[in-house]
Amino acid sequence: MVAAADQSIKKAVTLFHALSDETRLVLLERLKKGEQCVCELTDAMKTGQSRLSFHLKVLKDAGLVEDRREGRWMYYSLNAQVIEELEGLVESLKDGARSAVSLGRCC
Amino acid sequence: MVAAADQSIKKAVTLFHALSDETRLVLLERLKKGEQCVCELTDAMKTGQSRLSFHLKVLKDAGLVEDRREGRWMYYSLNAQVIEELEGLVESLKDGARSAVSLGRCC
DNA sequence: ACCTCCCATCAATAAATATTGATCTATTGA
DNA sequence: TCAATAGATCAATATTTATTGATGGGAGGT
Repeated sequence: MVAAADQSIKKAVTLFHALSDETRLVLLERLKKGEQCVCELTDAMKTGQSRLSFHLKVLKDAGLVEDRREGRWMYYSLNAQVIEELEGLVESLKDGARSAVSLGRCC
Repeated sequence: MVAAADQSIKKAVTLFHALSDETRLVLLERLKKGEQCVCELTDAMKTGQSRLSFHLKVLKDAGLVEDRREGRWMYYSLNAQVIEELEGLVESLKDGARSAVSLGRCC
């Protein structure tokens, strides 16, 4: 049995990892302008098709984007809900309710 | 000459990368309780000393934590300011001002 | 000065990720 | 059905990251 906190930390790792790459951040930046076809992205980013496909998959696996087929085209868009979750994660990094400072000797 | 946007994207990559590891997230979680000595962290996390030192360095290089020497001990603490920046970054991922949807044929 | 403790850094290795080109699948149009 | 197009996936390789154990350096204590 796996603790809930453990699950959530793994999800956080996945999300942050997806965001820790320049190509993927540029992709997200472009998707802010709205849903886009892979071919548009390929043109714009001037990079190999399989490379782009790989990075889109990383984003999709993390839940940051969603895809939709229309004829022969694939359209990708941001998943706003997951970005909300992300905000929550970052929020939780802050030193919340603050507890006792580590006074006294340690070791 | 490097564009400002380029600089900021690299900083984002560094931050997200620092966050994309379970050990490091656990460290940050512990530091939320306040400044702590490396030795306390080592005890608590039951892991090799050099491994912990490595991960603390990644966090420090990203600016997420700060260190302070006191006698033979090193104390680490969260850098709240960088966490604010991080919030800004996540915020900027959202589809903000919304612009035109990609209507029409692409390729 | 010498010893011990705390911790950073290094070097070697292991493990995980990314890139590239090739191949495979689904869809459309002829 | 056949050819063409969009894009995913695969296999091989290159590149990055992480882990481990060893070494080194600064602070105290004696």
